[in-house]
Amino acid sequence: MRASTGDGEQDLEAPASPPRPAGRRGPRPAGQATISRVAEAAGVSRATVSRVMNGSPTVNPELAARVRAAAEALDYEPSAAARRLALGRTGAVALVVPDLANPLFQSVLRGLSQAAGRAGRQLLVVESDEDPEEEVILALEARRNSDGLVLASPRAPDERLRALGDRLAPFVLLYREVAGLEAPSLSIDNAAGIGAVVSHLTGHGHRRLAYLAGPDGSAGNAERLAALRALAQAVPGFELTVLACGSMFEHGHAAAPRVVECGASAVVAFNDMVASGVLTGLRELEVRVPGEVSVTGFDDIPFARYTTPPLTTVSIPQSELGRQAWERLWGLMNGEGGGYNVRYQPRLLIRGSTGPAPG
Amino acid sequence: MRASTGDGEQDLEAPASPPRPAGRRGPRPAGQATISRVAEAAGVSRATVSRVMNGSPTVNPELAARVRAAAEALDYEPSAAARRLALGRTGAVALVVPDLANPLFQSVLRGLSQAAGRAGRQLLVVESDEDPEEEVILALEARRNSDGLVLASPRAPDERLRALGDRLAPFVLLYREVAGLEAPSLSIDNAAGIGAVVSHLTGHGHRRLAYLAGPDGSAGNAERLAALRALAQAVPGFELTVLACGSMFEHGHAAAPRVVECGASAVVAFNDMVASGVLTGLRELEVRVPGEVSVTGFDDIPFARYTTPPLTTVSIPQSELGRQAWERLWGLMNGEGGGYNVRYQPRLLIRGSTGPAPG
DNA sequence: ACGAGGTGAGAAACCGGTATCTCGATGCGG
DNA sequence: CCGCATCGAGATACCGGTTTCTCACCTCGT
Repeated sequence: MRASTGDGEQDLEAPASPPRPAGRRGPRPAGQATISRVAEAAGVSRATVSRVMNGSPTVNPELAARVRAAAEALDYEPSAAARRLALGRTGAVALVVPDLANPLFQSVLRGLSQAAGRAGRQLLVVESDEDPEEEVILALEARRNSDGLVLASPRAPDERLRALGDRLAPFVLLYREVAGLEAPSLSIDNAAGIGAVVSHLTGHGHRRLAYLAGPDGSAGNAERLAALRALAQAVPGFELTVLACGSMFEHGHAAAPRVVECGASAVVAFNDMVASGVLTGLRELEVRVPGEVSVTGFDDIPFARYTTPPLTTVSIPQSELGRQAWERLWGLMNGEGGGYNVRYQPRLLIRGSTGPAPG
Repeated sequence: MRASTGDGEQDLEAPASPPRPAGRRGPRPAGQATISRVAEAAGVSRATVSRVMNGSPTVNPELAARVRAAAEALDYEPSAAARRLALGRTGAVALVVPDLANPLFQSVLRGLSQAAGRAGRQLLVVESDEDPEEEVILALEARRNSDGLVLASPRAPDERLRALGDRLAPFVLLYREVAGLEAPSLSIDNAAGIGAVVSHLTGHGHRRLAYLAGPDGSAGNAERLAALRALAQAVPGFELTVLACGSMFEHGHAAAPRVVECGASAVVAFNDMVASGVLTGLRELEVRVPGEVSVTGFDDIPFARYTTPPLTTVSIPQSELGRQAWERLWGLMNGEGGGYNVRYQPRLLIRGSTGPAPG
């Protein structure tokens, strides 16, 4: 079934076929036109075709027209692979995220995808869910297939990132900041977010808080937890219970019994999914929110507005992060400095899931 | 600041530098080792290095070891670009979706990403949100940068897809079926899903249904609507009101007043996001669900389980679709036939948002 | 021992563009 | 009217691999 090489079996008039060209493979996609064919058809050199295709101004308009016509006729598309090789760049950027299921990364993905698309760049997406160690390996590999990287790597250790920093460059780091790394980072001021949540809750008379902790090793979780602990120290009468939980709906849902058991009047959840899960769990236990227990989330995913009751949460500019990540990366790729790190200041959105402490 | 070309300014012993090599550019990533350098270091030919790197068995083990050592020492990584060109394949597959914000596509993305990752393939993600016309253009472009395509293109006209079918191949079509296209498709039996919903509702005594329609031109919406209309014809006493709506939370939320106004006792929403939005909207209007109005969704996104009340919805195997899409595409790329189209039969999940018709 | 058959590795021809170099044809100043 | 700078386009040397072709060297058979 395989098509034969094409030439007749015997070269009838070839001069005994001396060396004869060697390599003859490369399943080119069904006789796609190459630059040589176009050059031949237009009666010019390959160089000229290249110049025309790249809009070089030093070509005779008449010639250019002829070339374009030929290209059109053969519906020629320059081979991306060949350009990559010759130019030394891939035309793509890569996004590495730990978990595509997380709405947080989805909106970054979205913002980035659109920005990259507008700039005519491909977007490579890599999920590093498995192994914290894997994160860095995958990032390196992704980097090799792209011109730049947007890296959301919550679990890779700081030193690891510092060590590989220049092999990953240019890249921008998302949702975390690593000291001594020259790559710019875009992150969230988690402490400020937690601060706003806590003062909102204490203002309503809550004293006993439960924190539904995110995944171990998540940088974001670590910061939020640390902020909470610091506040627990600083504020007299503030009592904090930390409950291991996770980052998904189910985790929050499953944690509901432990929440009521620990007797807290307010629950600070690692993120909105957990918060939403615990909301449902509490409802099933017939605990009234916010009557008996207040609940807060983090991130303000699109869904947060539609829980029952609507979730009080910390809003962070997710798609802005995607867009900014692109801007930064683009700058870096064009040799501009990365600029300063930025920490976005989150905003507390007070909705229906929080209220005065009971009693 | 740019590093000098490297050679001493004057070639002291070069023979007056005759022609001198021409092309000298290509910002190779900071002196990355090339196959030539490795060959030189190991004292073998480039061909041999290539053979070793690709695990050809016809190499003297001792030589192979020497090559591997040299490669290790220079930490050599074969250039992806060069391989792409020589091999004629990109090593990547592309996913084209209309809307990355839709959880439906997110889980496909996820399944595909993981499958592709395991196979050592890159995944290109393209969002075609803008223009229905754009969908096809973007798909073509994505295809040029990959070896295969997974295409979720709800709005592109059938003929357009048929016309471009072979320029897109190999590809698999998602969530829709196009007659006369040789690409395999993985889709959902929308009519069956709607059938299940309707018989569930009519079984509970509902007679007046409202359909919150999805985006115009969406193939999925068209099928669901058609199924609904057919049933309205077939079942005596069945009254159907079609309300233009959309596909997002906000759309459903905004539609709530129109729902109560039209007097239906049950709402069939285009998808879970719309359903969830209308749930919230109805709550705000103090309409009890399912006491006064029943609501159903479609898709069973992760969130559906956590609405209040939990959403009765049509469950479709989203990540299975991602995985299957990969399997099919992989098969196609290896020259196997695409196999048959498959229509997944959805399952109705009865949760809390539906109940007996009032009165 | 000598020719046939095998093997392993180097040489070289690609893959399909891009960019430098070179050279013939103009344009222009002196 | 001639020489020099300019300009446009062809020739060609890459980019960094892969693979076919070729050939030297070994082994084996008789």
